Amino acid sequence: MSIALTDREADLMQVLWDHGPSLVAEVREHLADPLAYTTVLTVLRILESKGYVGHTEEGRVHRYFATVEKQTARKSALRHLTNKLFEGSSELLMTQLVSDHKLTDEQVQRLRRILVSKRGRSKS
Amino acid sequence: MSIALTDREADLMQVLWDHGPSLVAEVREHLADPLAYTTVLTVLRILESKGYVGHTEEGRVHRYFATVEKQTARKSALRHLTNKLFEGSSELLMTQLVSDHKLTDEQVQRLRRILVSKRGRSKS
DNA sequence: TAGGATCTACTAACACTTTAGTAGGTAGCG
DNA sequence: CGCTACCTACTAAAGTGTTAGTAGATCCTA
Repeated sequence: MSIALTDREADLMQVLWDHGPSLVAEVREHLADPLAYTTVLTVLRILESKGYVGHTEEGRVHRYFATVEKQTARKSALRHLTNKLFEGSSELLMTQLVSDHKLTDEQVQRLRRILVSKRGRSKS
Repeated sequence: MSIALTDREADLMQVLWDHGPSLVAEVREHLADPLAYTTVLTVLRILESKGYVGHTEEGRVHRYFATVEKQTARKSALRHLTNKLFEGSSELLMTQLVSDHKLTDEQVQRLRRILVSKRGRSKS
């Protein structure tokens, strides 16, 4: 499944992923940028119309929850970026990332461990 | 420097990066999607107004060229994605990528070699 | 030299994103 | 009971992205 989140939508999804099902006011409180209550509501409704969130009714309030997983959204975004700027090559993207970044020895070793564990599982 | 390319802008930049300074018609020919001549021109002018391309005049035609490097644009895009969906952690992004993807043994080994070469250069 | 081809400049339309206001309902408090 | 606070639904406006048409200049060719 392909998920495309705008910047602001991503902010809200992050809150739902991190804090679980939330009321509009709760989502709003956890946002870094100060947005009007109705703005948050509007974006949530857009996300719902796109099928990325749902809501349950509790009395007169709505509790919104993510219907797509963080992993899935991340994967989609990465695939999109890979196609747009990295010639569709994840390896190219990884290489760039590894080359660009100031990694601590510890981070390098963690990644190496992950890579080592991938060895021989080329088809999974 | 921060570079933000829209999807279509990225398509055009890719052509300029890959084929060097080009006329509008040339850019158009190298695009995967069939766009009207004027559409390509419009996007090039937008890119120019954003400072991502420039042009020289050759007689009555314009030859457009990228003024930002592919590397730089890639870095910017990665940083943006990292901030939006990966809690600002490149390592998290890399981990996801490595975990998600079906990598051949060869790819794994190439990445491992890059990582190995990073060892001990944690501050660069 | 007349007409088609081609080029840039300008204009425009439509969709999407982002933000927030207004209206109308409900709950609860004093 | 009446007022305030808060909630959803609807509306809207400004900005941006995407696409392309029209106008006007220029070049080439028959």
